[in-house]
Amino acid sequence: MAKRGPYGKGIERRERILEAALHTIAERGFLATSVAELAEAVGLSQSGLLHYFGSKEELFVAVLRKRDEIGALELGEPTPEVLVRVVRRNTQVPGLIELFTHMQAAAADPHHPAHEYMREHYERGVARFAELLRGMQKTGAVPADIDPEVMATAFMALSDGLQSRWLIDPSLDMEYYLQRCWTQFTGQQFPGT
Amino acid sequence: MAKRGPYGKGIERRERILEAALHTIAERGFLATSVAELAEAVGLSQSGLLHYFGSKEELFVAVLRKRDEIGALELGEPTPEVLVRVVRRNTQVPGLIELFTHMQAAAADPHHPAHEYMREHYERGVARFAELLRGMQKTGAVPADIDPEVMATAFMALSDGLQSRWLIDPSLDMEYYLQRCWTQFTGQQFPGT
DNA sequence: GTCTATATCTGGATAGAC
DNA sequence: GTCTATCCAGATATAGAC
Repeated sequence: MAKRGPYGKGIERRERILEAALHTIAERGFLATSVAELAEAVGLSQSGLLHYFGSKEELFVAVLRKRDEIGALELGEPTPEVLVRVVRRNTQVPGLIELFTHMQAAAADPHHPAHEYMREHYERGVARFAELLRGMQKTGAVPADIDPEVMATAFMALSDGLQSRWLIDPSLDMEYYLQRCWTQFTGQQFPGT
Repeated sequence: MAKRGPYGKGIERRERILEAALHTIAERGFLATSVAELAEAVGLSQSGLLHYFGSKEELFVAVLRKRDEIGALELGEPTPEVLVRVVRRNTQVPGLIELFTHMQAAAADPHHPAHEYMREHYERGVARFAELLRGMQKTGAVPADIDPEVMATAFMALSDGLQSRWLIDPSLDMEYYLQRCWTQFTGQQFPGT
């Protein structure tokens, strides 16, 4: 994916900015992170940083996209345990969940850059998860009478809700609830348990 | 609950401010509402309003508490359909869901006034819902092998997640998902269907 | 492209008079 | 308790040097 010629350098730079921002936000949290701090972390001035993203909100949305991109690579092929792995990974970086939750709230405004992102995020997420479920139905790991789209939508909403609450009360064991719900929902043991 | 003597007037006033704020936020949304506008709606100056609540954030949390209070009166005795009734009522006032979602995100900070509110909100909500489920288990409307606390926690998270997503995509039919999940989870028809 | 510097705007917070 | 007036922080925009 390396670029040549014009813009190549700018694109590289942009990527490095996003990685640094990801790191900073993961570490210090969203609320405690201003554009000026992100700029400092990557060795740019505030206006220098904004040159690449136009606005703070667009920068944050770009960070979310970058995180999805990295996450997709890390997680590899979709398997049943992806659900739990995603949650487990997320609990390592509360700052990013915080970012996501704030952007989710901000996305209610159709003109906010996070709006489009969130729509894509859910569409993609439900489609992938439903596909996984369909595969599992073929092997009997999930009952055939379950509607994959309904279950996928429900579990994404459930994960979101658990994450928001976990941010407020970190003693909440998200994995536990996810697995219990899976079992109850499908009537089958959670795969890999 | 009418008060006499000192402070009575102030408390009355505070209540009227909250009702007005509830109305304004429900109508125009959270993002579009500044303290100055809330003050105007109730015929006060900005600083006059802040005198009662100290800060914008505390005012918003007070609005949330007021809404819970009114909601509790409206909904009356807890019955199974409360779940759906709450959701149905909330879709009438997207501005308040927006407020809730923003406060939920802000509550990640332990020093934010919404933090304590949210903890109480969930504790109370789960306790009530679990109590309702226990009652239903006695009549057989819910299988006895379900852990009421787990199911209550899961359904609150599910509702939150669906609401956040509905704000972004209002075509999402929250009632439908809630009912499907209830059926799948309990193996019983949703009460009143 | 990227910097420094500055101007402007908005919204929330605060001080002190009445 | 309420107002007026002021202040301050943060975001954005722009000018112009390098």
